[in-house]
Amino acid sequence: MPEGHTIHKAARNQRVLVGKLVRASSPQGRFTEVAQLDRARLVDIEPLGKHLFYRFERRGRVRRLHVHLGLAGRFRLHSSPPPAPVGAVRLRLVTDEQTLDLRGPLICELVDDITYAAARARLGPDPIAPRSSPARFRTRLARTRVSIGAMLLDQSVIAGVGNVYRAELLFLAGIDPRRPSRDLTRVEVDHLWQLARMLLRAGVTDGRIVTTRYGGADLPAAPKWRRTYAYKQRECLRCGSAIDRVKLAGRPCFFCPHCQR
DNA sequence: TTTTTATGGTCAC
DNA sequence: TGACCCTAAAAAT
Repeated sequence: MPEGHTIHKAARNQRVLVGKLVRASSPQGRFTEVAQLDRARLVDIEPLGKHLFYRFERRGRVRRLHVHLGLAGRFRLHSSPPPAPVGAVRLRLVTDEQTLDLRGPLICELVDDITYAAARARLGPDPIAPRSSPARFRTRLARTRVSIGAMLLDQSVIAGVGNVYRAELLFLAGIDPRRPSRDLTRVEVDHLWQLARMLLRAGVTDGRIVTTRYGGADLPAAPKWRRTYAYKQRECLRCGSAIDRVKLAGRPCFFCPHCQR
């Protein structure tokens, strides 16, 4: 399920296709430009936040594909030859060894260099990326009264955080999601960034969001079935208070009113 | 079997 | 802010 970790995991899995010539098709028919990718060579896959950018080359020309899974989008990797497409497969890339299916994406489109650069420029630093820096994250938070809960869902502030990680980051940092961003201390902001790095990278490895394995010594051990501290929970694992929820940036943010200040 | 819900985002008002 | 889009899985019937 797609927050940033899903996208980076997908990019890793799909690396087996890099360097290969692909047969491209859109069994569903909705990706009308797909012919431009047919018999092209996939040369690179770049994940950034919740977005994926693919670079292809065909007859010496670069083609760029932009994919965003949205809420419902999924990838599936088959071994070739692939089974007949089931359901709404927007894009199918077939190589000799592997076949990649994409269904239900929010975005699946070819982009020119300008559009590509603009899409990237709209995104904030991605804590999963090896060389990302929290500098822009800090400056965006420093001068706004918008709540930290709302800012964490803004992809131009920090790329890749979604509603689950938002709740978990704020719980582990002990920060009330309603606080104005500019009131956070430098230590709190840096703590949020470090937690984002750690938790989202763990999500790439684990292939899902499990934050209760990464809580630290001050928290009681979580039962094995419990994957989150705050998101969609009823009771706080630390103090037993009822988990509360507040709508921020249009979506429910779960938090402990006692532990998060 | 049908309905609801979701970890996302855009657009019109 | 709410309506809407997309799809699949979970929940309700």
